[in-house]
Amino acid sequence: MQKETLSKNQKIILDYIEKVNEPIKAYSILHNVQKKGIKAPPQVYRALDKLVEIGKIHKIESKNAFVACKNSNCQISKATAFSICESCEEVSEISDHKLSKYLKTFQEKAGMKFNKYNLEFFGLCKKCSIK
Amino acid sequence: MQKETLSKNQKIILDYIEKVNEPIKAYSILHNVQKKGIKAPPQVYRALDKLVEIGKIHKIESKNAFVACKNSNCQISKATAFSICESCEEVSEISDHKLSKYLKTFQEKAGMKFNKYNLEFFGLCKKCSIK
DNA sequence: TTGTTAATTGTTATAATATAACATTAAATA
DNA sequence: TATTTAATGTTATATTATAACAATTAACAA
Repeated sequence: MQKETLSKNQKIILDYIEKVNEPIKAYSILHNVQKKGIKAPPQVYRALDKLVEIGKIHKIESKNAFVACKNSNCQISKATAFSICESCEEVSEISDHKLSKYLKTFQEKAGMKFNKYNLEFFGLCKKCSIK
Repeated sequence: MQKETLSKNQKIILDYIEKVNEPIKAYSILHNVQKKGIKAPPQVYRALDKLVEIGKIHKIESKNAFVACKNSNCQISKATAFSICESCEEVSEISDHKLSKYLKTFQEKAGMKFNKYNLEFFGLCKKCSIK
């Protein structure tokens, strides 16, 4: 799904998330797109749901925040991994090929039919480690 | 930390979570322990925070639910992995040694000092696959 | 082009999840 | 036993998310 096929509100919200370039919360998004005519939470959550569904953004579950996908720009994201600094709150998307390959293998061994996973690492980023 | 060293409310809430044996939400816990004298959300959330901290329970982030730890009974849990059935909502804790070893190695390679991770797989469990 | 269906939007209200703040009590320990 | 740390009780409120329904727009088959 290309950006051009997104609806008006979806585009407004994706543009904003891409612009801020860090995880952002739904009500913060709402606050920041009100000048564009988006007035109520359901308008934001609907767009977020859709954008997550098509892989344009991810939800950082441990933070109830949303961030633009950095990996591929037009592919449903079934495999997400993030590192989260517990000090400065910085979040980066991890796209380690070996990791996703390993997790895929793991899925195949298990008794379940998996179709998605999310991995969140917590710790101290480089900058905060040396403080 | 042993169960005996838990406070009154912590014990009540851990007992309840262990009894139900599936992920349960904070307000559902509250509802079910009111007969034991726990009356308000902060009492529940405080106990939950502590129990998570000492590894007696885990939070399933994608569901805002809490579940008793199945792995070791008295150890801080820094490495959690769950499989979640998208149909029947069943959640199981995964304790695959190779997986945790792999993720540990992965941590060491990365630029961050990790101290915790949480992995959530989504899919269909055996029962729901054959329906 | 029109009629029909599906998707999206706008809107109000409210549900569900979680914490702030502060007074009180109990437990641990110097 | 004095002190301080942890836990509790309580009220209020903040934060996150969805229900419900009417109105509008887009997609597309007849």
